[in-house]
Amino acid sequence: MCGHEVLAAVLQVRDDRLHVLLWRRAIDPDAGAWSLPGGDLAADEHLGGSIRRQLAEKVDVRELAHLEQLDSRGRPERVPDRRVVATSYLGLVPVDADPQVPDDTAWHPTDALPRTAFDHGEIVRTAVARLRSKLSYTNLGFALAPPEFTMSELVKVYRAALGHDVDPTNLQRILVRRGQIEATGSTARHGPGGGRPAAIYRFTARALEVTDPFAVLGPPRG
Amino acid sequence: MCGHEVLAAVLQVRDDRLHVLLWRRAIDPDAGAWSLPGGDLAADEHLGGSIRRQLAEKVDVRELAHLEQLDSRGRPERVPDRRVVATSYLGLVPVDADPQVPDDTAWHPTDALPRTAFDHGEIVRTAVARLRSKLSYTNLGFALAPPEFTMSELVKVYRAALGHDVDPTNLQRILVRRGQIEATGSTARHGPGGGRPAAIYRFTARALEVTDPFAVLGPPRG
DNA sequence: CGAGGTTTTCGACTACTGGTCGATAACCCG
DNA sequence: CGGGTTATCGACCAGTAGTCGAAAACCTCG
Repeated sequence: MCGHEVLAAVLQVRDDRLHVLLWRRAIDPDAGAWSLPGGDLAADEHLGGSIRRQLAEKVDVRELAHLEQLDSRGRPERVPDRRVVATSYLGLVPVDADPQVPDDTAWHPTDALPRTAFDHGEIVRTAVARLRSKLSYTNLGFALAPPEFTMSELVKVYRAALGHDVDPTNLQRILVRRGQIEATGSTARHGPGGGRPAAIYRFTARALEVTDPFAVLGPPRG
Repeated sequence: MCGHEVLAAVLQVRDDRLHVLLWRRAIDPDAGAWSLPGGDLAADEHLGGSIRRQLAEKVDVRELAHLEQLDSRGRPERVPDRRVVATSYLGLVPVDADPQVPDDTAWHPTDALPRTAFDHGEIVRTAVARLRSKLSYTNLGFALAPPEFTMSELVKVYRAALGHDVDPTNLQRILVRRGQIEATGSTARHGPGGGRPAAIYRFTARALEVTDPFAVLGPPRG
């Protein structure tokens, strides 16, 4: 009667919009609906290892810049005809990667999801909310941005991920002050028409770092 | 081969220190070690319902002011002789409650845990970290404080929960400005020795509210 | 009843961070 | 070299938090 599955919402900015990787179910229940990649936990696996294994069938795992656990859902009726608890993950792929994906999978804009199987749509919304909040107080942008970028490129990534306008001046100042990004020293060339060449930046770290876990109600600094 | 259990780290400020409710294991494996209350998920339960049912055997659930999911752990070797995935919860009990607990359970200071069973110590540390960070950007204090309180009483609760000094002036200003607490209008009387009577406050809400999910990188306010 | 002690509360000051916007820099092309 | 374009910088403002001393409101004792 008991079962455990792992699912991942893998997000990537494509064409200036935030997308999620979905997989078209071929069999019932809910055949034809789009669902998250994942599957049953094997006997000797831990949760993180399992989701990596299952994702490897859909995406080159080396493209995954970040992976973290979201939550677990266990409503008995969340999947018909079967009792299964699901632990969901958030995965992030940088904007410059273009992973090979199987024929039955496709990227869908997160703001216009198709009909999804079971509670998978809810999981995608949870993933997007987690990403948006963490972009504000961590360096998680490294997992969406290419290795090197100009500020206007980065702004486009943040705009797509956050779903609202972002001011380049502000973004640059905030990320530099926090030490999240640094200038490489080189500049980018332009297409025809010109304009001042943009400075090229990179993220200083490629693993999650939290920005001073809330100065609010902080301990005395002295 | 598969199993699923739910566990809860129930926290309360007692005697100006943050405590967790632990239960002494009578049987192997790990007999004699202290472990978190919880147990196996039943066939027709969802996760939140299950942890409430299991907690009801240890604490009056009406004393629980807050309950939220922490994370899930599935390392195959986390419990010997048995493959079981655990979903952990954070529970909070207000400082003024004094729940009846069974003989085999006791409150332990979180900064001096006894030998704990399996990975339960790790779960407690995760719970404390979650509480501390949420105290800064949510109104979660409502779940630790009594229904009505003076600022000095509230400061003692925050000090114990956060593990560092808290300035009363600052705390009052921040919580009032955020609309988390309000003055009731009455004042508290003192013991011998006098002093100005303290204003009595209450929390304005008794459910979790997030303080403006990060103005940082926020959308244009105009 | 007033002086001194105690606790709480208020106000002023500072520092830092983020949002906004105009000015300037650096490039292209004709 | 002048005009168009894009990027960057600097200045200004607002909101929030940390700190600290002064004032308020009470008690008790002489």
